[in-house]
Amino acid sequence: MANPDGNTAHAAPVEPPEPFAPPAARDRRPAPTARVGRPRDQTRDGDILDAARAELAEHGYARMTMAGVAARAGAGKATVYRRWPSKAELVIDTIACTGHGAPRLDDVPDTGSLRGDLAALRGLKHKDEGVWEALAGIAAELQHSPQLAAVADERLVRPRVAVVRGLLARAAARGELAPGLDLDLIAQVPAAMVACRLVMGREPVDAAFLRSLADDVLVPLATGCPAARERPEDRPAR
Amino acid sequence: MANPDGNTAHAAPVEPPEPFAPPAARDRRPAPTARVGRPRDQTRDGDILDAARAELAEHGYARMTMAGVAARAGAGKATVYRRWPSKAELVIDTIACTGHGAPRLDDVPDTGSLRGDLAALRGLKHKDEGVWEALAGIAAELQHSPQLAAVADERLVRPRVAVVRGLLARAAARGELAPGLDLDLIAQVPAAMVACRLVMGREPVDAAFLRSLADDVLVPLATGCPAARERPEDRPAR
Amino acid sequence: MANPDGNTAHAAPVEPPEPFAPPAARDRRPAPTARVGRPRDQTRDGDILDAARAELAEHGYARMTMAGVAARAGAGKATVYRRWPSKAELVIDTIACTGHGAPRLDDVPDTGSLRGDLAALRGLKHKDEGVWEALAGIAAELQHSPQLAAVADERLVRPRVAVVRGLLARAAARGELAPGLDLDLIAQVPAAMVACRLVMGREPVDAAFLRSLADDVLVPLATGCPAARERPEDRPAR
Amino acid sequence: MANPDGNTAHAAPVEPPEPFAPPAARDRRPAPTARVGRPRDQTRDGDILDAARAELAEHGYARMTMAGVAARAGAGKATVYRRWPSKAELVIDTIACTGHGAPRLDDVPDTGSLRGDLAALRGLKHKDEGVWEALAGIAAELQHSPQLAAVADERLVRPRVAVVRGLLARAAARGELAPGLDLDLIAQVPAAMVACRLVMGREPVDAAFLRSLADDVLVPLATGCPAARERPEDRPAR
DNA sequence: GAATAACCGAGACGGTACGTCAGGTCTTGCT
DNA sequence: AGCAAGACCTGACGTACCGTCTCGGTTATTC
Repeated sequence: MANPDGNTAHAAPVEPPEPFAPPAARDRRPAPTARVGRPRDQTRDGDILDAARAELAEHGYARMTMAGVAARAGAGKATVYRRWPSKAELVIDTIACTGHGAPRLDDVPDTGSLRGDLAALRGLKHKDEGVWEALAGIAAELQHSPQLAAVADERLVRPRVAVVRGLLARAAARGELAPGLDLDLIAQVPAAMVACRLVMGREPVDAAFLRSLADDVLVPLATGCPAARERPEDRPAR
Repeated sequence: MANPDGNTAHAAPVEPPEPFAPPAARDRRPAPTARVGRPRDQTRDGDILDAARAELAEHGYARMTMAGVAARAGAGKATVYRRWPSKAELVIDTIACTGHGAPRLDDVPDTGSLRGDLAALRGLKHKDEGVWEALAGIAAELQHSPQLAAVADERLVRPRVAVVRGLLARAAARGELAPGLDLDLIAQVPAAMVACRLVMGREPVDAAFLRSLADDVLVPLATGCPAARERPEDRPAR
Repeated sequence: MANPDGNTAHAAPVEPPEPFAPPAARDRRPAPTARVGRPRDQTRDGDILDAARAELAEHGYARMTMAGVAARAGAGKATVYRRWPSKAELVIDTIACTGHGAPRLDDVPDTGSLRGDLAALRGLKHKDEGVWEALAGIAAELQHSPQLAAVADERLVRPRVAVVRGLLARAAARGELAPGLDLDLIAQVPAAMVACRLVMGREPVDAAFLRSLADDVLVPLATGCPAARERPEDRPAR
Repeated sequence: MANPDGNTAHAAPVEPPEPFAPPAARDRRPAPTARVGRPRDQTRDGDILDAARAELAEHGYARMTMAGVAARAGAGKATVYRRWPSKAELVIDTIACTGHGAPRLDDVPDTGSLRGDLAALRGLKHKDEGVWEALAGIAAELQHSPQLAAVADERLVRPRVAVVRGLLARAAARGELAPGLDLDLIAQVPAAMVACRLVMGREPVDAAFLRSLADDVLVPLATGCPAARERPEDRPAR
């Protein structure tokens, strides 16, 4: 998947040694060996990603075209393909570099409770718009390309799951959690729920849903008892 | 989205209010107007949908071709396009008519416990092959077609969620469940987890995963305590 | 090429035993055997031919469609194909039946000289418009279908050549002709010249051309000396 | 009709005033504007035209397919359509570039008599294979495309007529010809006869026919007396 | 007069070519 | 050697037409 030369944009997709590593901004190694010839114009990467983001938002994955991205970026198609080997991977990186990437565990203050931590996470306002939509766009490709699936998992899914996993680890350290839980599995639940709802597009993924996801699913699941509600009135009437 | 004439294959796809409605065989109104000329060969619809389903499962949405569907159905492309105006709409109906294999609540014996019921559900061997793969294939289109999303939700997702929801209702009647849970939300968890794992294609959706999903996620979440294990050794060592 | 039943429109393409037979109006034998069942509606033939003629004039051979002919005739495609086995053959008969067919030798008065007879022939105003254009339309098919070529030759070319051949025979009887000529070959010259000019469409086939064809080609060729000009001024200045 | 850009393949196909102009190699103007980007691969033009010529001769216009042409040329359909906007226009240029085989007047030795010159012309073995077949193939299109007709006339018909016209001029200089003949018209006779016979496909265009055309039509017509036969026995018995 | 058989208009059917368009690669001339 | 431009091949798309087949209904001949 990576370019033959090591100069690719996501040559080492992130590979966090520790599971809670930051989402790893795309590394721009200035080239392992001093290459001859004209060096790459690093500014083109950003231009292309910006163009890709715009085209993606405007047309969606299926109707976005590489020629359109290149034209909007004022680049040639070869310049795009020199950096990303396929449309799917360009989209992955486009999304991975959206906003400031997935939230980092360090950014979530320790509120003293899992429920509080999750609320703090929700407050981070990481710009996830488009992440799951893009994943939906390339979903069909994932079936047939394990490499692409690996990259998508690495850059889109894993960082977001990892944050939740980290909060669960914090809670475990606090002794909040019920014993014998499969925290790795549990940590995947919120991402899966959000992704499915976004892909189906039938119900909004709004603050109420996210809170419900935390308070009605994750906290009860992890702690073994329904989340203590500070304000009973924020419990949605059903 | 539907066929131009009112003879659409999924004339009323979205409105079954009761969640356990049958998969709704495609209604074949005997023609609203007395048509002249050679009538449509109704058997071609089924042949084409079968072919489309097979091609979809085999190649995914992007790589499935209309010519391939027509050839597999022994039909001409015109016969396909006479019924569905585009590839996306053919897939809509293909999805809409898939799901006969969705398990029905009545098929799940009441074992006396949620955990047992879930195990029984897993044993039903419902014909889910290709359902989630098909969903992945059209995921990109869901963004731009509310109709497609509605049909996919109705035919693929909702019936499967509904069965779990029914088992949760049974458990609630037994008094197994912790109070104050959002059962509608909880019931979505397994489908979301399965769908995501299938789409990513990185880890298998095997019996062990499904059991873990039931015993390590759904039962603890619903009952407030980890599932009692009959055989401790089937608890995966972690 | 003919229909299996003898009821076809051009079942016995004409087969003039004597070479100067009339162009043979399409024979409508009332059926060799007394057939049971509903007889063909003979009026449909004329309607279809009229429609075909109109469509041919309007769109040309390539863009004329059988469905369009049938629709204009108020007939079904099957009714057309029951009478003519292909588009090409329908066009052949359409042309063969245009106007009152090719001129007949009997219609050309004996003026006492070949030159005069040819002038009389030109004055007959047979409606040949479209004959050679139609032949051009099916020219490509002729390459690959000897049967079609036979029909076209029989119904379109031969009758017109035969008239000239008849006039040459008259002239021979008068003793006008030079000895030792291949009259069958010579009789083909005018048709070939007209056909080529019409097909190429670059120069008009007008009265001047036809007169020049007779006076500057056929008469000199057949009689061995340039045609005596009654009016020298009608000799085109070149 | 020409390519949208001025880089057309037959930019000036019609204007050679002198009738014996060379077949006019397709002019390749080095591009009117300094184009950026990858330049057209000029070798593809020739490959495609060769393939088109072969397909045209093999299948005729109607059965020749653009996909077949592209495949035979080892090109993509887009490459063909980038150069010619339609099948008809590709055939126009194919015809325009065919005719290298047309004999030139200079190639016909002066034998001292019209009859001898015509025999020498027949012996030239010019590469006419496919020329008249191609003309037949596109005959239907000629009706609707003056450009196509112009090109076909210019490239296929006119050069061949011109050679005969040149031989007639030689004969006139020798004093062989009867006075007052329309040589331009007479020169068209052989081409018309050959074309018609080839299109009808009913009788072969063989050496005997060509000789008969010269000796029984053209020579008597031009000289006013039947061709003197060296060997009386080669006069066909009739 | 009823049965029969072929007709009729309408249009769906399988097939095939058309002309368009996108993805991903390669080739120019320039920097 | 990178870069912008764009030509290249591949292959799917959706449309149109041909010639065949099938429907429900009609109409003359035959028993």
